[in-house]
Amino acid sequence: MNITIYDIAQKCHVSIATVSRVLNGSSRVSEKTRAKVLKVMKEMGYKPNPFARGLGLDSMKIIGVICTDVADIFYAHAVSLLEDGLRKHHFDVMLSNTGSDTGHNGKYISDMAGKHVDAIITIGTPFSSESDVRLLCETARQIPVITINSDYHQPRMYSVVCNERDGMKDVVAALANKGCQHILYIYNSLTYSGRHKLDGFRQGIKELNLPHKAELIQQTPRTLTDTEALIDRLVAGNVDFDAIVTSDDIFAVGAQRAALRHGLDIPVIGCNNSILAECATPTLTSLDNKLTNLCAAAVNIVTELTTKGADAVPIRTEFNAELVERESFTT
Amino acid sequence: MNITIYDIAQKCHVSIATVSRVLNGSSRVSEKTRAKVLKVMKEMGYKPNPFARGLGLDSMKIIGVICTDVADIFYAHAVSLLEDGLRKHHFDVMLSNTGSDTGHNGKYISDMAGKHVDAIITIGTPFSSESDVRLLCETARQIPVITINSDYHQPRMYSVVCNERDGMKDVVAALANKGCQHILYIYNSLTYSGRHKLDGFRQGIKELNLPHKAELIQQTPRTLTDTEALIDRLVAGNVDFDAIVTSDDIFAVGAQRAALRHGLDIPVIGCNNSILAECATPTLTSLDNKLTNLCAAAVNIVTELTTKGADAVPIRTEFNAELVERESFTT
DNA sequence: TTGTACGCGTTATCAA
DNA sequence: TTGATAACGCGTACAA
Repeated sequence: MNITIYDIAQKCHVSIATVSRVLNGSSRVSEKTRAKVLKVMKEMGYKPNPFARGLGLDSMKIIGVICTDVADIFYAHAVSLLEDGLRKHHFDVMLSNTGSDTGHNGKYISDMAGKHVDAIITIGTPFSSESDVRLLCETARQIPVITINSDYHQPRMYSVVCNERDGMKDVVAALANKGCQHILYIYNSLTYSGRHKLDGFRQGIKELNLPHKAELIQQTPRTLTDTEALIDRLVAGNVDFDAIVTSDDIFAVGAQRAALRHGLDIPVIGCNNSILAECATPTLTSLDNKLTNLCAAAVNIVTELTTKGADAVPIRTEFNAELVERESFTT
Repeated sequence: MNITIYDIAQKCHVSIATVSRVLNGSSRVSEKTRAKVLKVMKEMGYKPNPFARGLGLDSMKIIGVICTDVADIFYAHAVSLLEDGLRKHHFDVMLSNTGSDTGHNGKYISDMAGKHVDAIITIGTPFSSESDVRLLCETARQIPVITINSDYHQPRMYSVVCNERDGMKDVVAALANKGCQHILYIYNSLTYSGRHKLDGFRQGIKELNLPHKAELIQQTPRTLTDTEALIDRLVAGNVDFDAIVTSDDIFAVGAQRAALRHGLDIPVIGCNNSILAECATPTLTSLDNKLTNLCAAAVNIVTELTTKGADAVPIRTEFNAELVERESFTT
């Protein structure tokens, strides 16, 4: 079996309480015994048992992170940023991949809650069905829930978002400013982020009095080939467009490639400013949703909740999006 | 506070032992009391405390997964596959991002071990310094360590690898078969995988009696711009090459783009068969290292270790690589 | 400054 | 088939 504080105490001729005290640094222990205990700990290779500690404190310094798919480059980046930030504050990360928002992802929430994580951070929109959302809100009553790019307006839920709606409006304005009239918008799903981007696009079109035809707003599966096929169909159907905006870089890659194949050398703008935008030829201009800021804010909330308390923490944190210009479009 | 088995026991007029028994299903309990206990559990919304359980069993069904960077598309994919597979077997995943192989990553190992994870899975080469490797091997004596694309040949360490060496030899052969003589190889670091690919490349060159010049093997930082700059320098320096092979798709993207800029329409082959290969124009042929198989095997090892026992589990599992052909090269 | 004793929620080992 | 009780390792009042 493992070394326990009892072993240390025995070897040091002190009580377990004393050992526990030097372990937690807090209470007052004579410098002499502290040194001795620390020395013996190191010698014996003592490691505190996290279960026992957790049992008393009801905390194991683990944060649950939930997203639909870490294999997706965007979520992967977010998880990476969160992990780095949390680790700096001595939190571990338990990862949960829901697969996709099936409407029956509640089990992931209760699993996490059952494991007694110290907080839950969701990225994107892993939960949208009524039952899932309800469960999430109930869970929030017991442990803090931080949502990145979602907002449920519930007690003990902390929302961190990027204002992609206004960002998208600016994109439309920038394109219009260059003379584009018929902007094609390609998206995949109506997540929180997806809805706001689409709203922003529509609003931009409206405010600038650009022609808005239904055929200029298209939905597509999340693959390159589907997106290319979509462009092929539109061209074949004589749908006119002089610019393309997409809700994710991946669609922009496919759309741009297909457009160029048809001789359409038009502005293309993606979203998320991922490595994919840099891999495309020409490189893609992309609307950056400031993931670094979002994740840093989420980490901040976690730490401040434990140090300061629930009231000292903002329930909503919002950042502006930023257009990162590359070859596919410059203002 | 939460509901405990004491509460359930009291309400059912039975002892906690009985409650514990129905909880674990194992021991014999009369159907009548079992039903009653289960009913009350549901009524009161009882959730077993994982810490207390962990304290007794010294296990919380958590697997530690360690890699250098989840933000990297390859590791992200691996983590995703592992998470999915492990969750199906009711394991949770604790993620640890070392950042890069600094030679001082031992703390991540002891952290994991200290958290009493049930096993550790490493992806790639997060540990290579002597001290880190020693620590990893020592840790393996206490908890199983499964290494994906690494091999330390130590007791209680289970290695799952892809034979990229032979895969790379085949790549060279395929290029030579098409008449390529001066193949440029671009890599980043000498991880386990990196070493084997480079070895395979060298061996392929040698066995086919192709000219091997030092300047045809180049190292580069892991960025697109650096890789493009590398090609620019080589071209400016009149280094002749008629094909490019790279240790990762990201380098292939940059190299191909730069080469095309210089009018060099030559075969380009990447590694890992990631989405990046599909985003490039032309799309990139890539050596797939069968990550899906590797991760499935790792998950298998974890589950079989607990069910069957250490001796029933293979200490080394090897898969073949596979060349996935796209526009940048076809055999 | 230090030590004693109890609680945390479960599992497991005895008896009954 | 059940029940009482001892671990499991740590934190912490309370006492000394």
